[in-house]
Amino acid sequence: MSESEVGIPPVLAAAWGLRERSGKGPRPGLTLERIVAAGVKVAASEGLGAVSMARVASELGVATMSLYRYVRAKDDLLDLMVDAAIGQPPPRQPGEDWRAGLTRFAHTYLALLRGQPWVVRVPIGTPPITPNQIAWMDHGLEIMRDTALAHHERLSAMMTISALTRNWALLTADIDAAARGGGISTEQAMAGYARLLKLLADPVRFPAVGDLIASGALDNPDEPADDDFEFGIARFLDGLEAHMTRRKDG
Amino acid sequence: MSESEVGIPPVLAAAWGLRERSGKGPRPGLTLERIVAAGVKVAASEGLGAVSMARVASELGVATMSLYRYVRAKDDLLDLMVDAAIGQPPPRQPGEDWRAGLTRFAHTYLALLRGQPWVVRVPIGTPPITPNQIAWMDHGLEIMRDTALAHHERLSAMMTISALTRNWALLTADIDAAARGGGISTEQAMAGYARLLKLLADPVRFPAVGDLIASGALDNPDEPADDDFEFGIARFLDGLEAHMTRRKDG
DNA sequence: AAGTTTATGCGTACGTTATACGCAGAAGTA
DNA sequence: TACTTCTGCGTATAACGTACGCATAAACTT
Repeated sequence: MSESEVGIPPVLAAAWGLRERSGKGPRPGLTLERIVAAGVKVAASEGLGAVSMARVASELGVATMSLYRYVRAKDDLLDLMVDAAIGQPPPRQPGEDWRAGLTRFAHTYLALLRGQPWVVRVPIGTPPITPNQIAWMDHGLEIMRDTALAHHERLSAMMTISALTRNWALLTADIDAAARGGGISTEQAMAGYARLLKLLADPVRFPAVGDLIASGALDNPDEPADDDFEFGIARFLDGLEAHMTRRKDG
Repeated sequence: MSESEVGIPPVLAAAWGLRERSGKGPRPGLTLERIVAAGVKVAASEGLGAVSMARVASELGVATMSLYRYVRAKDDLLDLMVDAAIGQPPPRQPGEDWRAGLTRFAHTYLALLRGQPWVVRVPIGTPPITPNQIAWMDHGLEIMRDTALAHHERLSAMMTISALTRNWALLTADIDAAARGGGISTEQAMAGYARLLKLLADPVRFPAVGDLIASGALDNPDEPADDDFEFGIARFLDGLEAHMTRRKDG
C-alpha cells in the first residue's frame, strides 16, 4: 500500500452506487439515473451523434452545465449509458450445457446490441468494469463453471465471444446505416458492396478475392441469417471442445 | 442496371487511383498521398485525437480548406490514413500450411496494429474496401486456398481473425494509454484493474467473477505474452480444423 | 438564532472543431 | 482573346465540450 493508493475513479463510484451525499447543500434536482436515461433515449431515437451535453440537458429541461454536477465529462456519461443499455444478463438456464449456454449467450448479446446499435459505436477506453458488464461477464463465466477450462481460459473465451459479437453487430449496423442513408434496403446495400468489390478488386492482382467473387458467395442476400457470425462462434466453440477433450485425455 | 446506377464513391476512386485530372486549371500543389502521409505522421506522433484538418494542413504548410480539394470530408481522410497505415501484407510463405499461415497472419497483423495504435481507434463506418484492406483479405484467403472450406467460410474466418486481432490490439492499447496517462507501467495498470475488480465485484453477487479473482488468474502480470489472444486464435483454428476433417470424413 | 460550510443550478465565456461559400488567379481550350 | 475549369484559401458559421464563478439552498456548528 505504498504507491498504489489510488482510489476508485468517480465514474465507477457512481456506476456502482457508491456516491455518499454529505447531506449539505441544496437538494439535487436531478439524478444520475435520469441523466443516463435521457442520454439513452436520445441515442436510441436519434443516434449516438445526436448525444451532446446540450441535447441531453434540454431533454431534461435543465441547463447544459448542470449535468457536470453529476458527471465529470461526456465520456463518463457514455460509459454509464452503455452500462444502462446492456442491462442485466438473462438468468442461467438450469439444464443447459456449456456449449448451448455460450451459444445462447452470443445470440442474446447480439440481439441486445442489434436493438441499440449505438452501443457498439461508443468508443471504448478501458477494460469493462461497470456493474452490468461485470454481470454479463459473470453470466458467461458461470456457464463455463463445470468445464475443464482454466480460469484465464474462461476469461479469454468470454473476450472472444464478446469481440465477435460486437464486431458482427457493428458491421451489420454499418451496412444498415448505409442502407438507410441511401434510402435502400439492407439487401441492396449488400449487393452494392459486392458490386463495388467486383468493380475495384482486379482478379489478377487479387486472385483469391477474384475466386471469392466468382464463387458467387457474395451474390445471395442471405444476410439476415447471420451465417458468418454463426460460423465464427461455432468454430470457436468447436475449438474449445477439442481443447477440453484433449486436456481430459492427455 | 435500372436503379443501381450509383457510381464509385469519391474516396474509393481516390484510394484506388481512379481520379482523372482534366488537365485544366492550376496545377495542384498537393497530392492526396502527401495529405494522407501528413495525417499519419500526426496520428503516429500525437495520437488520433490530434488529427484535425487544421493540424494536418499546418503540417503541410497550406491552409485548412485546401485539403477539401482532395478529400470530401475528414472521415474520408481517416479511411485513407488507415489504408496507408496497414500497407501491403507480407508475401505468402511457400511451404506453409493453412494453420501456420493464419497464425502468422494474426501475429503480423497484431504487430502492425501495435506499432500504430491509433489505427484501431478510427471509427469504422463501412465494410473494408480500400486497396490494402483488400490486399490483406486476399492474402488471408490465399492462405486457405487449398483447404476444404467453402468460400463464404473463408471469408468468415478472415473476419473472425481480424476481429479478434483488432479487439486485442485495442484492449492492450487502452491499457497502455491508461498506464502512460497515469505515469505508471503497463503491469501496474493491469494490477490496478485487478484491484478495482476485487474492490467492486462482490463475490456473492458475482460468484463466477469471485472465483476468477480467487484463482489468481489476474494477479500474474503475464501481459506481454498475449496469452489470451493466442488462446482465442488457437481455439478458433482448432475449430476450423475440426470442421474440415468432419467435412472430409462425413 | 446566527454564522459557517458545502453543494447545487446555471449564465457566461472560451477554445476547437468541421466545413459551406465565394473569390482571385492559374492553366488549359476554342 | 475569350471562355472554361480547377486551385488555394480567407472568411464565416454552427456546434461542440467544458472551465469558471456567482447566487442560493440546505444542513451543521455554536
